[in-house]
Amino acid sequence: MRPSDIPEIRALRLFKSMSDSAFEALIQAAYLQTFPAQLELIREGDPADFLYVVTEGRVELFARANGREATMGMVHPIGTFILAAVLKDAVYLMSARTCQKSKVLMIPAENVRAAFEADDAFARAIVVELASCYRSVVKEHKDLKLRSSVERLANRLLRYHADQGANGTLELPYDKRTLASLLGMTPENLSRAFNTLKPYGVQVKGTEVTLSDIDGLTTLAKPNILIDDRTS
Amino acid sequence: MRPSDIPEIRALRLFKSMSDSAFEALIQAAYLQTFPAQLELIREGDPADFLYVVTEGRVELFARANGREATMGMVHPIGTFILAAVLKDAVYLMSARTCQKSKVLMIPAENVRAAFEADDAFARAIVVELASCYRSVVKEHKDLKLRSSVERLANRLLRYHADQGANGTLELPYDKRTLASLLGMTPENLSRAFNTLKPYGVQVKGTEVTLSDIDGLTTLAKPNILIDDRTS
DNA sequence: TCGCGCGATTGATAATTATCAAAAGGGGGA
DNA sequence: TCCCCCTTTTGATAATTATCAATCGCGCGA
Repeated sequence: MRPSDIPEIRALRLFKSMSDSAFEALIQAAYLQTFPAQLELIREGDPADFLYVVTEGRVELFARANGREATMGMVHPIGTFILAAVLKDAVYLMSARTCQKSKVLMIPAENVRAAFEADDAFARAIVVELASCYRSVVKEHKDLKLRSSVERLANRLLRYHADQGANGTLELPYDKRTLASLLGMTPENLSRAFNTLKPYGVQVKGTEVTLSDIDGLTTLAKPNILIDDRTS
Repeated sequence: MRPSDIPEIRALRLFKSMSDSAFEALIQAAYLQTFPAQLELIREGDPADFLYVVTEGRVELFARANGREATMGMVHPIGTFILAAVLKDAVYLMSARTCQKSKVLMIPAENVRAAFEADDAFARAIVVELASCYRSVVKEHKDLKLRSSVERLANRLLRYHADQGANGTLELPYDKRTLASLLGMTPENLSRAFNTLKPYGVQVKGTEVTLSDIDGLTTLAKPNILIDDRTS
């Protein structure tokens, strides 16, 4: 693996506080691989063989049932996924595929569990990480259960807007089909939801969005810190 | 607190492996209280002051936004709730209220965090617990995103049926209004969903349900181990 | 530069789910 | 035992969301 990647991984909340020796052992056992776009990295139902760390590119977590498919989340560099399955030595609940060409570090699950047993600091870091993941899913669940699709979109736009500097414009981080699935709606519905938001100053051109009436949009969206805030 | 409750709490996965001294310290700091039905124990947005353990009765976790309310989960004896917020020293994401007269052990959050720092076995037990909670919410999220309301009901009935001995009958564990909210629908819709399931051998009388065509119902429900199995 | 292909949009319609109102049914207390 | 209250159910209708089909439009490659 490229040595320059290591410090960034080491700096992750998950690995920051663990001992050098334990971290070394993890990295030594790991594989760094580059995958093309649209490659299925893991499939739900398979045993959790690896913990994944995305170092470049983008990975989509999704799930299938009946004939339907739903995007469950997106993983950006530098981020990990599928930690809970690895720790429980269980099967994956979600599938994952690359959205674009991506570089991924794969740490064998048994090494992760060994480090978890051996290194107390790592075990504690995992707790913090898992607690965060848990709260994120709870927020997504509330989003889905308590809001209409237009409200979900409005709040998502406000979130991206804030993330990107709150200067009145934002760029959609994913294509619209993926965004739709992430928001729990069809692409057609997303398109219509954008139209619904036009009177609230939302202009879309490709992946560029301009917000000319933040107050109006906010009134409609009624953002809620207990759903939309990603930091707590 | 009643001494006879202690062994059961001690036997919880969360507390089983921790040291006697750390467990003692937790219990000593804790309050055991009995609450009447329909009492709001915690409110989302409030700082997490206590970890809760339900020892008798039943507690509903729910969330509010806009004017809507959704049941997020039910906690039965002996079960804990709101662990992630306590560990992160964050605000609660969910509210909780008693469904019936309930006995609840309240462990001050700072004691939990102290035990987490001091006791490695406890820290590891927390990891397992959190990983399980996380996977449960992911499953609920998949349930909501990938299934229609009738499918959700059908699968829920099959689950209760299996839990209760799979003898062709089951008892709904909650009133229908609560069940509806748990399944992400209105009470009216739940009533109609039961009617939709009549041709599949589902007979409802109050909280008693008989299933006379398990195969047919299963064909409709298409249960999925990655959504419906509570043990993995 | 010119199509070609694919994602996105629009239109028409259907299915699902929610809302509002009213009636029915059942259990507990007087 | 009867009545009242509250949950549930039913009915009518509206809103939301999905589906299917067709068109649009933009970027890429020949």
